Amino acid sequence: MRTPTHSPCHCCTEELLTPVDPTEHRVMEPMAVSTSVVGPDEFDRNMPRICGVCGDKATGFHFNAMTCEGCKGFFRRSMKRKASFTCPFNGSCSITKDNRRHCQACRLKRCVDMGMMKEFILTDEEVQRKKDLIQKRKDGGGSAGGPETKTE
Amino acid sequence: MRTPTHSPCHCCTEELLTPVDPTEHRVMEPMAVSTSVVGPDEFDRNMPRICGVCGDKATGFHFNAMTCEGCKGFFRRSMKRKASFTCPFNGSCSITKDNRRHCQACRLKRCVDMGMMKEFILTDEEVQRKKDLIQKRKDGGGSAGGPETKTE
DNA sequence: ACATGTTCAGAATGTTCA
DNA sequence: TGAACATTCTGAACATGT
Ligand SMILES: [Zn+2]
Ligand SMILES: [Zn+2]
Ligand SMILES: [Zn+2]
Ligand SMILES: [Zn+2]
Repeated sequence: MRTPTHSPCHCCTEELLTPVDPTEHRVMEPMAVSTSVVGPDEFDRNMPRICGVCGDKATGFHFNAMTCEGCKGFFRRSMKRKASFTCPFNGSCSITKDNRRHCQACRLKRCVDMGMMKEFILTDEEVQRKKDLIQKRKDGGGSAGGPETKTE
Repeated sequence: MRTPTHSPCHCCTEELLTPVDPTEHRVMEPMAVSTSVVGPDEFDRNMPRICGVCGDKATGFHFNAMTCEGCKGFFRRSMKRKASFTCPFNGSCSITKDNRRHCQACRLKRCVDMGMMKEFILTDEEVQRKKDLIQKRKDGGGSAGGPETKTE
């Protein structure tokens, strides 16, 4: 067992990804599935479609964690504007589908703890560049010829 | 520019590569697979079917390196559109089957380091020429007079 | 059998708007 | 805020010539 000294990527975490805070986050236990040794791959495959942050129904991996659409959007918005929240309570709110909107501070912390990484959010530059490419492709999109994706 | 620092996810830790010259890409020793009858010829057959880029199951040599289908496609697509990626971390992500989609920059770098060569990718012209040949072979195969029907 | 290319459903970004 | 949507990227499966 390793000591999670950092936010674990779902990919790097072998057996972990169990919530960093084993307190009472009954989230996604590796499910001690069977007696057979379950490799990291098996783990992914068996990843329950449950948001690791709030417990809502997850729609897939978002920024490296299995989350719902709500937490996905919340994480992107918060990180992009470098939001800094303060917990109105004692900083240890347990996040659920119903109360997730009540404490942004703990929700965001939970996002990070579950392994969501802000580095996977496209920067404004990257987004802009993509839009430019789309535009260029639509304008000069003369089909065959020179599919030059040159953006230099 | 992004912030150079990042959450120390171990995906991003430095890792020594195993540079491979295009001429001697078969250096990956299968480590004396078994003590049984393993002749020098058996070497090829027992070539570890492991992607040199991400460690996934390899399907053979692709553009000069033993890789998986994923890295094969990734390399072709990236090179064909002359993609230019930027690592959101420090540029030394270690690529694995599970995290390979997370950093295109380091994945592509690794492809090149492992010896994949863009020169082996057929150009659009070459591909077109091949298709033409196939067509011609189909059309002119039997009796002439067949209309240029583009069946696909 | 091997290594090219092609296909296309699904994954994972961002965006919209009630 | 988040469900629905638009777009690109990914890779397993497949087709083809050598
Ligand atoms: Zn959630
Ligand atoms: Zn709180
Ligand atoms: Zn690979
Ligand atoms: Zn990287």
